Amino acid sequence: MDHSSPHAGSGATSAHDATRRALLNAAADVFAEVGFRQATVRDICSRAGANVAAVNYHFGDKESLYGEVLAEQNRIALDLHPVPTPKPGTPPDLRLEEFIRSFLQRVLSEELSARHGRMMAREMVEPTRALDRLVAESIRPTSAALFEILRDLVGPRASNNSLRLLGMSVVGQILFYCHCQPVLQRLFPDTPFNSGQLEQLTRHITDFSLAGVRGLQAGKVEKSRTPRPKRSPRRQPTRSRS
Amino acid sequence: MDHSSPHAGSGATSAHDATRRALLNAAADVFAEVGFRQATVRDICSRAGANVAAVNYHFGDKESLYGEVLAEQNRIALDLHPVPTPKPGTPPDLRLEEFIRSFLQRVLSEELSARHGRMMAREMVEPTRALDRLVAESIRPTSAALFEILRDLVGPRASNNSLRLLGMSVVGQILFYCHCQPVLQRLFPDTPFNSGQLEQLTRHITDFSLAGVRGLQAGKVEKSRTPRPKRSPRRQPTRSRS
DNA sequence: GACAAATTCAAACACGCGTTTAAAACTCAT
DNA sequence: ATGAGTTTTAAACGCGTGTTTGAATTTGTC
Repeated sequence: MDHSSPHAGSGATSAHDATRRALLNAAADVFAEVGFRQATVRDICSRAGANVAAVNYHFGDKESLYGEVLAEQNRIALDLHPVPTPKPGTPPDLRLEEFIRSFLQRVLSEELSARHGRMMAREMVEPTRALDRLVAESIRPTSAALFEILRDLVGPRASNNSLRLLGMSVVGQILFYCHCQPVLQRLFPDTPFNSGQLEQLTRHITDFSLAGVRGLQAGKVEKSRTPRPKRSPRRQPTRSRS
Repeated sequence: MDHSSPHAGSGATSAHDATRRALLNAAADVFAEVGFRQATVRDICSRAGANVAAVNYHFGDKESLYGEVLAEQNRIALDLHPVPTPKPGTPPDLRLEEFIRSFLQRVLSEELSARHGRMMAREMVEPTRALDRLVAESIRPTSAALFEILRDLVGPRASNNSLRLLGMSVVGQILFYCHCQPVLQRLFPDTPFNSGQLEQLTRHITDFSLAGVRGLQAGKVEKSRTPRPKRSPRRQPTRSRS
């Protein structure tokens, strides 16, 4: 009586689930292009050359399909460009560079059709229920790796809070190219910011961030007592000088 | 026969368009909360205490209402926290700080319910036809103001390309807090990154960016001939070539 | 107060969506 | 070849959507 629910496990049961694969591929394209809510299972099935009912038969419903697509794209991206695990002794600035490069590759690289990056961007701006899993499985470990690098970079005396701020400054620079592509195309129509510029972007963000981190560190050390020694003596939005 | 289309001009024709205002307010909330496509005119009208047909009567259709809401929120945000126009002679580092502060205020300040910031974020990740107007009226001028500051900061010899990269590094740090709020809440549940931390964020991003800009500048001057002198002797992302 | 115009209202329309259904087609060990 | 189990199919269901409609109501002016 039980249909043994063909859409339960994720184990590749046998050979003839070509439809399943076609659906996952088509769905990845559609979800990356228009997002979860705007995507239609009719479009997905049509691109996969399958019947409208295929999604429900193979995955249960649209949301489960989305969850599997998100997880798979995440796995593929991390597989192709893993968060680096450098050999012990690698200086932190090199490790930061490799962290930034792999991050950019994951979200922008067009061998992945930037599917992972676009889906992540959407998931951040208007989350679905899949975000929690994404945070747990991908974002949190990545963030931990970055904090480790930053701690080595600024020393063990840095507060958690300032470490977080540094991390956001690095990640913000990276994600910008992933979140703001439509605006960038309109602002600078003749200057693409895509995977072709990946190496240039890596170098820029690395250099900028290293300089930023070291500059802040120097400022901290230089004047650790007074709250805000340099410029703008009193915090007053419209005001005088140093 | 012609209804003289009451939704043509935007001039406040008389007093009793209270419905119009209520719709604009409710719509701003709804669009900011769930985005254009996910918003329903039934929800908007219900919150405004109006009939379902009110949107079509007063604005023509949902998309036109969205356009007016976007433009109005943009106007309000710029009105409350304008892009600073400092008096001549203000040193560029101070001007950068004020630019960053006003930007953060526009996008995060909760006197605006962060409506402008959330709508902008959505518009960037999945644009509607309203984005072109937004770029022309708001984003491009803001971007121009930033480039002016940056050029004063790094000197006139900087290439347009490197200036752009610097600008993105600054803006990326700012927009991060606007784009990634849901992730931040999950990563650091006990540490809010909202308008309460605005001044701290302003200081951090300013200091980080100034250090980044100056660091890059120093690097450029120091070794202007060899393409990549410092660390990482050979650029090797795992794969070959350019 | 009367009248024309502007505005509101309940109801309905047309359509696209995710999902269900039951029959048909296919697969494959026996 | 057969028949049970699996997969595909066409059709339909139920619902929510933006929008339209035509009558009722309100408003402004004389």
